[in-house]
Amino acid sequence: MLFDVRTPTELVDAFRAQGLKVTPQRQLLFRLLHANDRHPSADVLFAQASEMMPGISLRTVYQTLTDLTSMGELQQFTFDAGPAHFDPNLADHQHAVCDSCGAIIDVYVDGTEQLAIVGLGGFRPDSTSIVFHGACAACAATSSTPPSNPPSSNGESQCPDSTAPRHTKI
Amino acid sequence: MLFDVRTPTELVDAFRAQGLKVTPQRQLLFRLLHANDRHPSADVLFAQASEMMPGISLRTVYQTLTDLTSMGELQQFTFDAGPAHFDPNLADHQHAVCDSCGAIIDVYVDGTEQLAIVGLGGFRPDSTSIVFHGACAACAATSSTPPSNPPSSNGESQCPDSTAPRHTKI
DNA sequence: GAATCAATCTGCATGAATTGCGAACAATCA
DNA sequence: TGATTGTTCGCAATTCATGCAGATTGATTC
Repeated sequence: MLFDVRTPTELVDAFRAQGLKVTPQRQLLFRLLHANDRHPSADVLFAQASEMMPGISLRTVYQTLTDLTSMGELQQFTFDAGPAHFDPNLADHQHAVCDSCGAIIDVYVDGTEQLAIVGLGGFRPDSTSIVFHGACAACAATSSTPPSNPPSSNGESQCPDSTAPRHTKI
Repeated sequence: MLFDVRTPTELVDAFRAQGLKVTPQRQLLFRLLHANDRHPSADVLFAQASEMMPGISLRTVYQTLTDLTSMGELQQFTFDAGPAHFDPNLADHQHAVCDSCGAIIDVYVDGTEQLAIVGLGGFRPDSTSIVFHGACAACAATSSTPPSNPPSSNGESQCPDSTAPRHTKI
């Protein structure tokens, strides 16, 4: 299973199962998350949500993302000092970050258990997170003339082709 | 070479070589960094520096750390949403983070080139950073009764034994 | 040793990202 | 429909980090 994303309906059920209410704001965020495989940050989601529902509060976006994360329906991570990114893909996976455009893609790594680790000295690891830095396909192709959208831009990078329909549990 | 840390004298020379001035504040920070293998954050270093040199500015600590990082004499990284940590160990290495006490230890990983990666789709990785999460030796030993110092405490964790003398370029 | 110049230090303001809080509001259930 | 309880929203506060300007001080030259 390379891709394991909850549908909005599943998230509604999960919220109800916990005695939490299903508000229009939450439903909108469920849909936005399901339709977005670019690991959006809170303010990117807020911008998208604001277009669909003017007046929605950034506070509500944070609240919902925090709820989903603590329910295990979302993974949260940060790169360097930037904002938190949210990943609806619950499959065991790692990330590759493009140093040119900031694109984040999901990758699946096999063999982490076979890594030779020196210096643990009694440390008992129970999870491994790996980040590959480099150039995404689009930026690698134009590496002589890097694209104009910087990694720290407020919007989302356009490098990975995400126009394909979103599937669940491939 | 498992451990490659510049001595304060080497850092002084490096600064002079760049036409930068060697001030008492910088010399103090060089010494503190060399004596500390716990990946301190800026405010931890500021607290230590303030004891030795009351009146030193947090701004100066940030400035010096930034300078050292851009000169390549220091590595900077962040875990989750916390503050930046600074690592004087320039050897190629990775980190293990204790989820109980927040201790960060250096580990050396072999075989990352042999990892099977699915989903790169044209992404060209040029560096790999790995973080192991788990329990350090001290916390693993007392896992039934976790220690009282939380990961987010302002001071530094006391788990790894760093009372041993600091060596350079082992 | 004194003069000079430029880099540095410090304190404060600012900024980004996130969280705390309380009043108004609304989803849910009886 | 009404009551209850969780939510939303706006604003203040927090944390970590950086920008700025004036005072200071290394480093070099004389």
